[in-house]
Amino acid sequence: MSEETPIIWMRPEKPARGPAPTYSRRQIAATAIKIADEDGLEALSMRRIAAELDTGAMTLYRYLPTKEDLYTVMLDEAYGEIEHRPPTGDVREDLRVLAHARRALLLRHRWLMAVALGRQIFGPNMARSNEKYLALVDGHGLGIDDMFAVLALVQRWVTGFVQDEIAAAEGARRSGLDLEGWQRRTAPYVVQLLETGEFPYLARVVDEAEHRSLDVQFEEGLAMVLDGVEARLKLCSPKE
Amino acid sequence: MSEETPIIWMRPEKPARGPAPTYSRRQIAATAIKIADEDGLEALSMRRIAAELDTGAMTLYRYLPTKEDLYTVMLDEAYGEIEHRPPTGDVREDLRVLAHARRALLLRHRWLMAVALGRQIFGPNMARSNEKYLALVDGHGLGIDDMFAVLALVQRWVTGFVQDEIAAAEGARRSGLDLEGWQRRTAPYVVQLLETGEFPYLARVVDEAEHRSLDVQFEEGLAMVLDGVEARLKLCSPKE
DNA sequence: AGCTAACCGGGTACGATGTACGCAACTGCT
DNA sequence: AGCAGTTGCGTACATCGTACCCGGTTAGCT
Repeated sequence: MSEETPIIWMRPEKPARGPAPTYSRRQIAATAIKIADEDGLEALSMRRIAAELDTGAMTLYRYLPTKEDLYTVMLDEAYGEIEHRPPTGDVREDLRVLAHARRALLLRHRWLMAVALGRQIFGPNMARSNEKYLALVDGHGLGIDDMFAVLALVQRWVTGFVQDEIAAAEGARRSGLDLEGWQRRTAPYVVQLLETGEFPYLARVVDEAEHRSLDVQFEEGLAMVLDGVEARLKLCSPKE
Repeated sequence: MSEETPIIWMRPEKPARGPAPTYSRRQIAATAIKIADEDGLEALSMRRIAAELDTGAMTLYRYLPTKEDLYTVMLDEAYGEIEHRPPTGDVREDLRVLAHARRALLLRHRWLMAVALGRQIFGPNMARSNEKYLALVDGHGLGIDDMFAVLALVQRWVTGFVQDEIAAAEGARRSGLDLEGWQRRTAPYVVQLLETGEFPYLARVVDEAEHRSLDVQFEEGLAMVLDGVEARLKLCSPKE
């Protein structure tokens, strides 16, 4: 009943009484991020972090009561890396830059989307980012709800794009294969599908696809998204 | 070297020689889906599935060599639930219906997005779905790459929307709290943020937000997405 | 008909994980 | 000076995926 632990961000970093802490939440988060970046999310264990910091696993629990809290601080720490530019007045261009920054972040920390999923992130860094994001779409006649909707549209599309972008590579990595070996494993199945003749579009993909670079695909998809955004903006400011 | 196991879909269901199998991949997948639907992804273990089927855990490995393969068949089985309508010619409406069907699927199986992330799904059901999806956007002058881009735009946005839609509820469920208890835990932190005065937009959210229903938000966001799609379609078919 | 290879169900066991609990050492407050 | 609150951290436990093994079943070959 009375045992409800407060959210991680409300726990004081410095103790009132005892010896000074040797580590810090941010330091632990940074170590965890390094491990996840280098060896993948499945390599991230409390013991591994502790080993990296040359201490015992249970030490970490003085800073983060559960692994769930570790994820929380990792997320916020990573989101803190996004650099923000002040709004230029050109919403379309500002959102385009934001989209590219987000894609770079998600590619730099490939574990990020998996950890972010199903969690709502509202640490200090994320809260600060939110302010900067909203500033980009403010002043164009949109209410706060629509401002959110517009930003969410862009962010969600970027997230989805990067998910697809890294899905194959991640599948290969998880199974311990290189990309070539992984494709060698899946190719026969695709052939088998094609031979049934029931997948005409799949066949078209195989021999019509232009294999545009991911950068090009990103830019083109983003253009579509921003067209949707601009359509919405024009609805709210018919002037000029 | 020679030990590369083929992809799960290429393994024959019926054995050539031995006794007839008691279970089947689809049956195991269905059981797993039931568990994940009811008790969440973290309750899904091989032992739990086996118990549900009244057998030993190791029996499952005759059907699915790893848990990774379990995820694969679960995904495909779930995607098989999507019902498809033939294209009506009204792309916008067809995509709207598709978006609603996808949202319903993701809400019915809240584990689906977590499992789908970082895996590319190409089981038989998904391959069939793909054909139906592509048919919806075919015949409007788009090349196969652009057809994919348009579909991906819609699907990604829906996925992102539902992720946000269930994030709070999932956070509460994982921590074993009800939604009210969970909000009681987070509220003080939001208050603390507001008191710093550094989050003017957050303040606006708190006292200006209209609290539109999720259904309304979905429809409005989707409208924006489809505006982007229509802009692209018009580029390719200037006639009519 | 009998043999054998291939396959089944499933028990035991192992290494890894998150973390509850406890204990000695240290430090600020009274 | 002494106590209360804190630190780092070792031990221990339940749970997980799954490697390995075994005895029974069956299809095809001789």
